[in-house]
Amino acid sequence: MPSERTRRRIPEATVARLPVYLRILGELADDEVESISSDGLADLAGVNAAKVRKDLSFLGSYGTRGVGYVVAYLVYQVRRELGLTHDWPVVIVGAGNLGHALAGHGGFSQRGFPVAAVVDVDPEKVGSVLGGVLVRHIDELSEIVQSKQINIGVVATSASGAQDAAERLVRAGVTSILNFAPVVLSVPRSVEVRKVDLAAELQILSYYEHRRSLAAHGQGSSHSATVVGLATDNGVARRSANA
Amino acid sequence: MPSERTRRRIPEATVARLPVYLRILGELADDEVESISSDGLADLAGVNAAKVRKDLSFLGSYGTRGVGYVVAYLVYQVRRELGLTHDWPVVIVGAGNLGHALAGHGGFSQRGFPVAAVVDVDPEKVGSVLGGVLVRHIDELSEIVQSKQINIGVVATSASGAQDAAERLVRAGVTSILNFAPVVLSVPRSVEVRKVDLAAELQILSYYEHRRSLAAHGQGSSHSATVVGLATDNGVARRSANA
DNA sequence: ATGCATTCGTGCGCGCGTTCACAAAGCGCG
DNA sequence: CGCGCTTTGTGAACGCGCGCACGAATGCAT
Repeated sequence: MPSERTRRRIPEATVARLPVYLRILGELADDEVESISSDGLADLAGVNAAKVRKDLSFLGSYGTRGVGYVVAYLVYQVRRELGLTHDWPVVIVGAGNLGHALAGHGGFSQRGFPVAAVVDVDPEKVGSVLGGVLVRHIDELSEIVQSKQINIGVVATSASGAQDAAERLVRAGVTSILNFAPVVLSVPRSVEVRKVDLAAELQILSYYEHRRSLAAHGQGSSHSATVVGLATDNGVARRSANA
Repeated sequence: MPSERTRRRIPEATVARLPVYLRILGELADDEVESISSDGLADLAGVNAAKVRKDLSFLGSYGTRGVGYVVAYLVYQVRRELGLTHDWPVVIVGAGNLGHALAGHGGFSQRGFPVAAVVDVDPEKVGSVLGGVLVRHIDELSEIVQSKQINIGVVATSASGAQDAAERLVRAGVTSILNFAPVVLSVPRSVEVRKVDLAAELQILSYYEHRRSLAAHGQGSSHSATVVGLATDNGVARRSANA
């Protein structure tokens, strides 16, 4: 009966890894693997074994020494901690290219985030159907959010429409936003925002590519001093993935 | 002529913020703003002013005390550091929902990452046109990568196809991968991988929503001890965005 | 020319997250 | 029933990044 107590705060870094563990545990369960060691899980997740143990220890002591973790039980605990014991319907703002793909992407509803609605400012787009959901006008947002008890909104508009979309979402009562537009949203502190910036990701890759090319055909010549240590392995070593 | 030296290593956290600064600086330039202080830039980027100064100091001393930073010059320096002085053509693997959206998304080529090619395993999809690019068969990957000098690959396949896609990309000579599939890719250490996991992002939001709801209608009753500190403002405070 | 206001660049302390290393705990076998 | 093997859970050391606070530099007004 250790279900409702143990409410310690979980570090953000750990929270960010829990979904990864959860996905892997789900796959293991599908393969009828019954238990897994922190070592095995670490391998599959591409992280350090000690980190896995410490992360999981924030949920409680659900492992068995000498054995490992019971997959099914751990799945349940992680899901509970992440609040995945029930579905979280989401509303997508923006029926453009990206909104289209997101609505059609099966992975969402499959993982507990059914697309309850798609809205757009453009009356032209209203009425079409995306991924089985009818596109409605953004003015109906409040009504939709409240009638369907939606807490999470997805901003899939252009950069110029994003701030307005965010404000409408907040006014409608949404308290968490996933933002795909390349802008910094201004929202009340009480609203949680996570950002996915595709161009930024590519630019970060560009940085490392650029650096690599500098190292490769040695920018000047002369000293071989700079050559060592430029192998650009910034941490993350991944072993081949078999348990 | 301080162009080719000054090759100090830049912290990963800073590299991740440079694209944000760059985008904002671009907007300022469009608005014909000539210079900006670290304070103003910090406001627009939603970060601390000291952090902005420290980040920019890794590029060199390009500010003027008492004045700020000259926008145009700073744009140039950030772009140079990120390796954005030339375009980086990318190849997208997977012509499904997501690949479709990415290819059609103008933001990529606009920011220096033109979609040079889209490939897919499914012969059915080969021949169609996505975002002005012809979809070709994945067997032609090596030839495409080499003839078009591509360094960056985007994995937009299903989870089950991702590892194979990554291996083909690596074999073809790609050294950086942006992965949208929810799997941990096994690649040589020398290949840089960045991951974008949409479901994981939603699950992280779910965690905070869940916590909030626990705090809201107090999960058990009894002690009010756990109530304090659950305001869930994990850092990032955003001021309203005017310089 | 001198003083004042502004803003950069950075040394320093602090807190968080990662990793090591080890004791405690459970399992199975003889 | 005890011994040895495995694996967890965690205390402690380390390192990185964040933010404060201040000296240094620059522009402007008088």
